Amino acid sequence: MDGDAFFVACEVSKNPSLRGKPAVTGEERGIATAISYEAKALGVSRGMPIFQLKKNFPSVIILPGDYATYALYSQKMFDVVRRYTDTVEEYSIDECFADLTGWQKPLRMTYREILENIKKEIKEELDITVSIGLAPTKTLAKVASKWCKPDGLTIISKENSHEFLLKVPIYNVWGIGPSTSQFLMRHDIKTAHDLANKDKAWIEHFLSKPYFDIWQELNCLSVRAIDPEAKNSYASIQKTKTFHPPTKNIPFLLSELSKNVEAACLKARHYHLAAKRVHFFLKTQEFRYHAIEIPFLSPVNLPEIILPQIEKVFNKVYRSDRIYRTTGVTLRELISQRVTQPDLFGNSIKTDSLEMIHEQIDSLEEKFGRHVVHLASTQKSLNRKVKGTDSNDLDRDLLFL
DNA sequence: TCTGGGGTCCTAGGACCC
DNA sequence: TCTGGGGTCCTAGGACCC
Repeated sequence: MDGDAFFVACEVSKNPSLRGKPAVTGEERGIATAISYEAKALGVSRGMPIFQLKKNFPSVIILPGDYATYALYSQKMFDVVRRYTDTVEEYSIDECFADLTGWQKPLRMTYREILENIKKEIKEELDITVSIGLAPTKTLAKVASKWCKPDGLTIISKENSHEFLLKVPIYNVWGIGPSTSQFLMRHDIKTAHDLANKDKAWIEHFLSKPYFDIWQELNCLSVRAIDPEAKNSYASIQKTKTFHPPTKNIPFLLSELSKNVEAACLKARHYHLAAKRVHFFLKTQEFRYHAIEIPFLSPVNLPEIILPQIEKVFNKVYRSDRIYRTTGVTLRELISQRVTQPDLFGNSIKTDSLEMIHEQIDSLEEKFGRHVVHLASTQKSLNRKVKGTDSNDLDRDLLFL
C-alpha cells in the first residue's frame, strides 16, 4: 500500500481549500519533495528546485513540510491496515507491506473486499487516498501498487503476472536503479518480463545477490519476508549538508564536518545510542565521494571525542585539486548506551564531565530549540550562513564552548 | 544555482594469518 | 630454491530506496 502524493495529501486533508490546486511540499529543503497530481499535470517533477518552480510554475502553491503531521497520518493509515492483519511492515512513512494470507475465511471477505474496505476506511477517516497492489511477492506487489495511481487497486496473480511484467520497463522495477538498468538494457533486457525470463545461470553469472532475489520474486517466489517488527532504533545516523558555492577551504570544510558531527551526536544521545565507528566524507563538485571510517575502542556520541580523530585523518580524504560541495558524517555500529562504560585507558573521568555538559546542552536544546548551543569549531559554517539571506539566525543568542 | 537528506545492503580487494 | 593456497577480517565505495 502506497499513499498518493502523501505529504501533499496530508496538507489538503488539513486544509481542504488546497484541494484541486497544484501544490508541492519541500519549501524548507529547497526542492519539491511531494507533488499534487494537479502540479504533476503541469509538468512539475520530483526534486525540482523551488526557485525554478517559482519561475516556471507561478501558479503552484509551495508548502513547507510538516513532518509531525505526516507521521500522525502515517500511523493512522497503518492502523487501518492492522484491523485486517497483524503482519504489517512499515516500509516508509507512506508505504507498508502487509500479509493477508489466510484472512479471507475468518473475515468472510475476498481479498479484493478486504482491500476495498481498507481504502474506504482510510478515505473516510483521513480524507486521503492510497494505491494498493496485491500479489504473491513484495516485488510484484510493488509493481501492482504502482500500476494504477492514484486511488488504485491492482491484483497480480501467479497466472497473469507475465501480462503485467511485459509492460513494466526494467528501470521501474523496485531495486533496479539507473546503473543496473543500463547494464540490463545493453543485454537486451528492456522489461521486467525480459528479466524474469532469463535463466538462473545467467542471473547468477552476471548479477549479484539482491538481483537474484528480485529475479525470484518476479517469478512469484517470495524470498523477501515481511518484517512486522516496529523499528525502534537505528543502524546508523547520518548528517550531511550541501553548501554553495562549493569550496576547497579546509577550515570551512572542517567546520561543516564539526556541525555534522554535533547534529549526529545530538540525535544519537537522544536515542541513547553510541557509535563504534564514525564515517565521514567529502563530496566533490563531480558528485564523487571520498570517505574514511574511524573505529573507536569504546562507543562514542560526544563531538569532542570524535572531532580530533576526524581532523587527524582529514588529509587522507582531502585533495587540494578538488572542490567540494557537501560534507557528511555517519555514526555506525550503534550500540545502546543506557549504561555508560568507561574506556580502558582511564579517560572515563574526562568523558564523564563531557557527558554532564552534554546532558545540560541537550536539555537547553529541548527548552530553547535546536542549535542554541554549539561548538566553537562549528562557528565558521554558521558565519557563512549568517552572511546569506537567512536572517533568522541573526536573532539567535549564540553560546560558544 | 542543474542534481537534498536520511537510510540499508552488498562487494571487491587489501591486510593479515597459517 | 625464486614467493603456493586457503582462510578471515576490515573498509571504501557503489547501488538503491523513500
